[in-house]
Amino acid sequence: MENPSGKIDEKARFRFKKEERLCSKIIIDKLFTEGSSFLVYPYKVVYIDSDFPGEFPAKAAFAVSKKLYKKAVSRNLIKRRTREAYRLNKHMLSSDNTYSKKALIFIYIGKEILQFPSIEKSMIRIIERIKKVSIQYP
RNA sequence: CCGGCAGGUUGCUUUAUCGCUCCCUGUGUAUACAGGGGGAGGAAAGUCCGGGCAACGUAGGGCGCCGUGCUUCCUAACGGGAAGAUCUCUGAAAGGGGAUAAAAGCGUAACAGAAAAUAACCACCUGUUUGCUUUUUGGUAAGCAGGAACGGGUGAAAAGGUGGGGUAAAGGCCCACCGGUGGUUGUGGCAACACAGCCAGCCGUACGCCUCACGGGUUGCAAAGCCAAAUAUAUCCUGAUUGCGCCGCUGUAGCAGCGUAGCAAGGUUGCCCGCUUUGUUUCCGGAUGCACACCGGAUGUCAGGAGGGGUAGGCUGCAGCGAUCCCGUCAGUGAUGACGGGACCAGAUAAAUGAUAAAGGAUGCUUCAUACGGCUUAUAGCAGUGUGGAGGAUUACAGAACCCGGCUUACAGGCCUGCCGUUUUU
Repeated sequence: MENPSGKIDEKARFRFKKEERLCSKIIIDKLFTEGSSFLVYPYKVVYIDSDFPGEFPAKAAFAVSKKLYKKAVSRNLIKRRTREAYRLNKHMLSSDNTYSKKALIFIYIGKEILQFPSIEKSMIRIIERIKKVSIQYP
C-alpha cells in the first residue's frame, strides 16, 4: 500500500513472523468445528474464512499427531519442514482483494517422514488449491 | 597385542543461501528497519524420591495408614551418595548382583514323604502269644506291647559333623576334636564387627504376622497475584435497619443488654476424642383442653464474604548473585568441604533454537595396488599386518516448558585412567 516501489514486499516475501502464524485458540476451535477440509497427501488441510488485521493473505498453523509420532524430535522435524515449505511458497497467495483471508491448519497424516523435496511439491499443490477455493466473485 | 572389568570424559565439523526467537544500541511517536550479541541435553526423557517456591488447611492429643530399616560419614534434604561390616549367589579373574532393625509371642511350609517339629514307613533290638521245625536252654514266620533317630528311602529343608566309649539295640547318653548358638573376659576398631581365651551339651531352616525406631498436612506454576474483555447475580452466611423471645429502665413509645444447655448435621483434607460453625427444641396458623407427630408461614433493603456464572487474551510469577557455573590450591581413603580467582550463560507459549545444498572428518564392509615377515604342494598360492586409491554404508539416544539435588531408563562411536589373564596364538 505505502510501498509503491515494492521493495519491502520483496524482502518480506520469505518472512514468516508471529503475525502470520495462527495462535488464537478460539479460531482454532472454530476451524475444527466449522471449517472445510481437503486432502493432499501427506496433508489434511482445514480452512475457513477469517478476518484479521494485517496485510497477509492467510494465517497458518501446523500440526502432527502425537499418536502417529510419539517422539517430540520427529514431530518437530516434520513441523519444521512443513513450515519451511510454506514459508518459501506462500508468496503465491497474493493479498489482493479478489481473495478472501483464510485461517489454515496443515495436519500431517503421512505414516513416514518425507524428505523436503516431496513435502515442497505437496505444499505447492495445496497452495494452488487454496487459491482456487478463495477466489471471490464480486 | 588381544579379550574383558570398573571409573571418568566426549558425543561430528565447515561454507553458502533463505529464515525463527530474545536482549542491547541507533533511526524511529505505535508498527517497522539497520547493526551487534545470546539461543537445548547428558540424559532436556520416565515423573520414581528429596527440596525450594506458592496457595489452602492447622489449639492439642491418641489410633490407624504409607514409606524407610547393618555401621559410620556426606548433604539444604532424601528412599540418594561415599567408605566399611556380615552372609549369600555368580564369574577363571578383575569384578558384578542381592540381603541385613529387634526378637517376647503367634502362624504357614506346596509336591513327595510315615512324619515338616510334643517325628517310628522299611530295616534294627527286647519281651510276649500263636503256628511251623525237631539242630529242643535253639531257629523261623505272623501278631501284640515297648525301646531306639545308627542305616534306607522322600524332600529346598529330616533334629550338628568325625572318631571312640557305652548299650539288648541305640542316641550329646558320656568323652576328644571340629562347626554353630548364648553368656563372659581381653585385644583391635568411632561403630557395624573381627580375633583370642574361658564357661554352658544349649544345637533345624525359610517366609510372614506382631513388635520397635525414624519420617510423612494437602495440592501443584493450569500454584498464586494483577489488568482487560465478557455473562449473570441461583443459593448460603455475616453485619446494619425493620422484626422475634426474655429481663430491666423511663413510661406507653423508645433505649440498652442477653439468647444458656441438650440433640443432630457440617468443618477440622483417613478415623476418634476434643475444638469450632450452623440448624433445631422458638413463635403463628391449619386445629379442637393438654402432649406428640405432620403440613404451611416467619418479610424487605443495603454492604461485605462464600459460592455460582463468565473469560481462555495480556502482564507478574519467569529468566534468577544462586544449595549457580568454570579454573586452581589445600584437607579427607572417598562422597564432600574450605579458600582464592574469574563468569553472569536459552526463555518459546499451536510452542523458537532451523531448512536446503555442498565439502570434509570418524568407523565398519567390498575391491584394487603396494610393502613386510611367515606357511605350503614353492617364478605360484594361502592367510595376516601396515600404507595408499576407488565404491557404497553408518554417523546414536533424543527436544527445555517454574527452578534445583538425586535415581532409573535409552545411546553409533571416540578418548583417558586403573585393574584382570580361562582357552588359543606370538
